[in-house]
Amino acid sequence: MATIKDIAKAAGVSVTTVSRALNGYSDVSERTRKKIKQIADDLSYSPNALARSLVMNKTKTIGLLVSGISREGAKDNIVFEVLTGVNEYCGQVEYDIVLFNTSSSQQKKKTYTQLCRERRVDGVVIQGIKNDDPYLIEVIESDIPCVLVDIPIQGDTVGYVATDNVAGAKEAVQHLVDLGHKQIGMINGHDRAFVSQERIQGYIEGLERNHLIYNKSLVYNGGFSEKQAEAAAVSLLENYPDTTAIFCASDLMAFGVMRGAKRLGKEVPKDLSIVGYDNINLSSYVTPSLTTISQDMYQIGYSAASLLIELLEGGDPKRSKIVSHELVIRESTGERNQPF
Amino acid sequence: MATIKDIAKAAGVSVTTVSRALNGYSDVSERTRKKIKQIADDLSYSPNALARSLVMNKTKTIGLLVSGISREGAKDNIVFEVLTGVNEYCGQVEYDIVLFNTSSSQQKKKTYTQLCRERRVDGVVIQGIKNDDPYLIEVIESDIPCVLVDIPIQGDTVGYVATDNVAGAKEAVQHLVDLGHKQIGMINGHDRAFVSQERIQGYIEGLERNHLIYNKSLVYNGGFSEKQAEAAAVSLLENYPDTTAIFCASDLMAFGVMRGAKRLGKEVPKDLSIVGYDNINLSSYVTPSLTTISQDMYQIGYSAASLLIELLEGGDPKRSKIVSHELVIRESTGERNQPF
DNA sequence: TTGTAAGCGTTATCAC
DNA sequence: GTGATAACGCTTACAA
Repeated sequence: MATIKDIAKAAGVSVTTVSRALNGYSDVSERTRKKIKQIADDLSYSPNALARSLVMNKTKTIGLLVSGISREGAKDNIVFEVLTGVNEYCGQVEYDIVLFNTSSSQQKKKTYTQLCRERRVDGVVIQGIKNDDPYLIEVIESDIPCVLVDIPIQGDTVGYVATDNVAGAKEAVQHLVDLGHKQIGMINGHDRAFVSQERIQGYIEGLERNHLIYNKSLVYNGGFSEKQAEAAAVSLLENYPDTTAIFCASDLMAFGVMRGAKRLGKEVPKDLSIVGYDNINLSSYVTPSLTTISQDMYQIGYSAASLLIELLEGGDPKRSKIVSHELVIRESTGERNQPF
Repeated sequence: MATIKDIAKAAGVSVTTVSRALNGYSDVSERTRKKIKQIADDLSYSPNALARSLVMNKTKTIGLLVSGISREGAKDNIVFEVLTGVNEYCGQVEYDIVLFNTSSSQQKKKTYTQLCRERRVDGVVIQGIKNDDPYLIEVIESDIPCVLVDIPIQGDTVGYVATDNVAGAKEAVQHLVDLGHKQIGMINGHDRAFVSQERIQGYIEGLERNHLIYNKSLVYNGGFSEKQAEAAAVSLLENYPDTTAIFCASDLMAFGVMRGAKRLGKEVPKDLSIVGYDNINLSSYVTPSLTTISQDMYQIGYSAASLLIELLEGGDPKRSKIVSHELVIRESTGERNQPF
């Protein structure tokens, strides 16, 4: 594989000149530049990014740390959409992405900082990390620039991009209230997710705004799992049969709730209205199709990447970005069945 | 950031010794090793993978070249599942993955070989590339080890992993024949996909095995797009109303066919049986749920990575792997409605 | 068991 | 405009 040394030899100039010619510096005569470029082409030269990064102390590479790159994570397309957005932006600014393997138990031995330092990534986008993940502390304390998805933490080298989950949840509840529902349950994710904290807050605010009392017992945790949510919904509906609507902190859990309702012989939306969160692909395909709060995860990924690159290249001093959300009304919600 | 030099200084030894101690060479006394490790820890040293790769001429990194990392590609989870499988295997053997950006028009200027060389990846997994993609020729000619997904090409440095698409298509057809169908149409992908070539071959063989005549006009191309497939299905069913079953080269297209059937007032499976291919996530959720040929894309990704690493580390001389498939019978297929 | 020194392919500094 | 030369952080003969 040809190096600048080879080119230098062939062109009868020094490596310095070759380097400058190839990198478009102005202080090299047009004639030598042409010659050098020609030779580089002839030798089908490719610069060695490794060597360059080593001396420049910059890799033009960002790490993508995702906890959902696992077999189960494939069900919703959230992780993938974020990745797609990140990928798209990075392509535009010619950054590369390296996938960090946190899933594998092998790698777990290495700390976040070690991971980043070894690979010498310039920065990191982090997604799907839990509140109590040890990585999180490291992230904040480390001096490696990073952008968090869905975790509102800022710092000198850390920014975030998220949606307004409080507002989203509020809108979901408002939609149900507008349909006449008075007893609205909730299946939340788990306490170790920021979004869960926000969504329940939005749920509460949504109720209170409408002078409905917030009853803690109507809220169950489904751990963002379809199965768990199904079980939770069954409990909820058995213990509080007057519940006519359930707000779920994820679409996947909403499917679980649908299944649970079916098991109890309840029809959606006639006997039970369901609102999800995320608007994953499946949601428009299931029957009945799911009313949900839509988040543009592609946009979130795209924004995360752009925020990170800004952070890296020291442009705009922004540290966070809120991506818009939207209530998508489909078939899983309907007017409350008025008992006569 | 601490380097081995710093450690050497602190420990009062040479860099050589540090290097050897940290890399577990035997020719260093237990006492110095302990001391060195201790100091490395104290300085929270991380090896610089860049420097190491540069001298070792090996990065322990593989490239992932996927053409479907785009917004539309998010609908089926195929790309993501492959990625997940690759990621899993790489995690186990401590390889990193860099995502190659082929989608972006910017990057398109660079050839495949340039991409790989610059980043100095040890090898590449390639997925979703079309027959006529200029990259494909490069791949075969280049000396960079690579593994192709779903494209049966082998060479000294190129292997592949795929499923037996001919057999899969045959089984799909057989299933329909067994249900009594005699006029079976097909919506294929497009000519630039190897899998399409194989699946139609399987379709033909499936028919012939059952002494049904193959009628070319019953086969339409849907370009792997839901919309196009819908249009194709409408044409097919209008022109050949006796068609009672359609075999589709992808699940996504099968959904298009379902929609087309609906538009024509045909009920699935009563009036029309549909078989898809891939078994994507959606398929079990739609109504009616889709009968399909299941491919384990995770396994394919996993195998691709393992094949590549084998190629790289020069173990087993295998160059290809066939992953098994399976007919999954759901609700979209049923017995042919016998006209009385 | 340990150290010296060369080298991986670049870019950067400074002199000419 | 161009060229020596050092430096980036590491591995690895070879020597001691």
